[in-house]
Amino acid sequence: MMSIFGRLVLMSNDAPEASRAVEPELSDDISFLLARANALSLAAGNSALSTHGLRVRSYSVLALAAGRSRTSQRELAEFLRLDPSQVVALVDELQVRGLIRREPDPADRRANVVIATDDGRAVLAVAAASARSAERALHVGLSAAERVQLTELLRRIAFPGVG
Amino acid sequence: MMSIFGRLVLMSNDAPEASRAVEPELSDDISFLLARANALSLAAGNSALSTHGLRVRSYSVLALAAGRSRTSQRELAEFLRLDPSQVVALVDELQVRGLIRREPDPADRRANVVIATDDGRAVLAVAAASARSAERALHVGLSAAERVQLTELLRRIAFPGVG
DNA sequence: TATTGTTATACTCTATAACTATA
DNA sequence: TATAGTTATAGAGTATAACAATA
Repeated sequence: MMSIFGRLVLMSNDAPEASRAVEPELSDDISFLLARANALSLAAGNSALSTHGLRVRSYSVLALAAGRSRTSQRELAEFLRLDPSQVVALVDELQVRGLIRREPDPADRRANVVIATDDGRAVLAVAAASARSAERALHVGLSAAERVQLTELLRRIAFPGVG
Repeated sequence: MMSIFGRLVLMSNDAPEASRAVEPELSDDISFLLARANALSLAAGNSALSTHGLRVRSYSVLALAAGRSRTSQRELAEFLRLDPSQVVALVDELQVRGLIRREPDPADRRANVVIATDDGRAVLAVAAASARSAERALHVGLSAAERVQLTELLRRIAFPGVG
């Protein structure tokens, strides 16, 4: 019997219309493909980053803290689509390890700006190399042009209203 | 001060190379964009499906059970990237509600083929409409051609080695 | 010996509500 | 009155290991 994976190929492009109209096909869903691609990406990313004592989420916080935007915890939460309370725990952990520090925002004493330390930047630099090579493995089947294309399309879904 | 979101636009395409080389930029990461896009997609999907007493994962199982592939629990797990033990719980739940049934595979008595009941197909039909409209809202900014393009690119990441 | 489904368990992630200090 | 950060808690998702039935 043909497996469910085998059917993927048939359905992708040139299957006769009649065979697609019978029932909703999951494998045509952008949402489903997004979920599966993300699951693979997350697993590969966590695996690659574990060497450096990081996971995808802590790596993301560290990377943003190393940026030039003087990002507050609130902005971090919004950008990473995390609840502010989750950011507290992530920032705590990275701060204990001396990779980032909280700096009160002079303009708004409620807010903490999160900034990478020199140690943090050093860890980030090597971790980023691992992360990139894991990412490369993920879309090794895509050409450079296709990667750019995918990045742009994803950005418009991930950040609607920007650009 | 420019927010981290504001910087997104600048970095997307034509930022001078010098400003990108300073540190790794999260917003250029396919992995990060995948995670954020998926988070939005998952939230929208779960919200849309909750009306029908489903979530994205149970909907996925139901949709595959309604397909013509006579899919085993093992195949379900592989396709949805879930552990077989998680599939047990999802199938249990849908079976209790009478939406699917387990049918022993005559060819391999270890395996259960999961099949949607008529009730299950009816629920799926209306739930699918909700799911599709939630998905549409997600990529409303994309043209039809871009949606096809994105689907194809995602498929190659989500199912490496197929096609 | 290996695989399918199952049970059990622990850990991570997600979602909510409430509190404090500032605005 | 609203917002930034924090604490606490519960529910959903993820990862592993072990076991019975069958291959």
